Amino acid sequence: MYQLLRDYLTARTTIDEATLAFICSHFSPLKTKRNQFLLQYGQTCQHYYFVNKGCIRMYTINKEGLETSRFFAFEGGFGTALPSFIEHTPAFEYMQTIEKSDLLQISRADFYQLVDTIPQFAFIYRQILELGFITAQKRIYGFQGFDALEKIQWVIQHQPDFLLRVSNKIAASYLGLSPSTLSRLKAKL
Amino acid sequence: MYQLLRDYLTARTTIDEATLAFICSHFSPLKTKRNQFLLQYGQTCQHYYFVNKGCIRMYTINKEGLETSRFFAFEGGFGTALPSFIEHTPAFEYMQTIEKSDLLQISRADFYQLVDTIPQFAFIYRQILELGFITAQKRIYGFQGFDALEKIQWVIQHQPDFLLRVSNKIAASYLGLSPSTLSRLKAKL
DNA sequence: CGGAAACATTGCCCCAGGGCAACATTTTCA
DNA sequence: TGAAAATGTTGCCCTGGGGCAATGTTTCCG
Repeated sequence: MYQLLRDYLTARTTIDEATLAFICSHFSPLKTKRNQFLLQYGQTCQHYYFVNKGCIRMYTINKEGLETSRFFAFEGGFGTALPSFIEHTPAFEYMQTIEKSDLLQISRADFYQLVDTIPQFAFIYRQILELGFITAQKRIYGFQGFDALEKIQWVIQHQPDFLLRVSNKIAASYLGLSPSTLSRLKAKL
Repeated sequence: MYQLLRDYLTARTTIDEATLAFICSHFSPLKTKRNQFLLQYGQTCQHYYFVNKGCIRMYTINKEGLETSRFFAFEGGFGTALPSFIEHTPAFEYMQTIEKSDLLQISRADFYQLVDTIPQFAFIYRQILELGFITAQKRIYGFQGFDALEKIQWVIQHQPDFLLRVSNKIAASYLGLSPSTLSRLKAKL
């Protein structure tokens, strides 16, 4: 149950068994169905999630009804509606498991409690933020000023499994393309 | 000289005078000219900067020669080529002061030394990362699936001074538009 | 201060990629 | 398992916004 989370922590920091167990004790398991919502637009995000199995997607819908996906958390990764979680304000996005998933969840209060009391956990959180920031920057540089084909090649390069793992429609909403354009271009690769 | 930096720190955390002075003592002043480079593509970023006056721009140039700007640090703000600074790897971007500027710089070693020894400074850094992350997310949601006019309205809404402060060309490279398109649309607002 | 260079504006044309729709395929769940 | 719903594919057409270039304007620095 907690093996993947333990692996995640021990791979990134030096930590004794007692602390590890203490951290894990704050995470509780949660099973979800395909397309189940973890957060609706306008709700304030109360949990951080770790994915044991499945996949969480964060996305929004603009006023013309167009979906934009910003992030996916897969097996062995953390994910939440971070802006809402951090600022404790209503989210401008949805969070859902796009596959039947096994998650571990920790409440916001417990999470920041761990950040404030366990240096290793603070370090992990810092790393998550640093990495999240870097990923976002790469995406901005990687997507702006690129045409459709370059964007597709960019994901294939940087996240090789992505196009195989998620539906065409969802991949298109991540790349900022219409499903038809993505479909057409994939056929030519 | 350090007043703006002191204001920044005291506005965000509770901190005694001695610690404040100790932090400031690690920052040294740096005057730069318009369009002076703080970092070239491929160099590893060794400093974090605080802007007393002027403006720092982070941007990259793709293989077709197209510029994309990702971030601007104005008066009273921190800025650096964060991905390179964090990972200590060659940057995929340039950093330059686009105006004659007065900066305060701190070396990477000193910066992380402060993060590791002064809890208030660690908190400030966490806040910078959180905010940077949130800003990046908003930009992804704000720019993807928006047409040119909506993007312009988005910056006017979220960063009202931006279009007035930077050149048309640089604003266009931030918005992902051609200078001509931006010029045309501004005329119609 | 003045010439040069960079930048901004605007007209004209063109094309990458979106919209829509018809059809094929896959997935879902009763 | 099978009918219905969702998703994927592909053709046709159309448009937002980029490229280029001519002209006007601002900024720079010797």
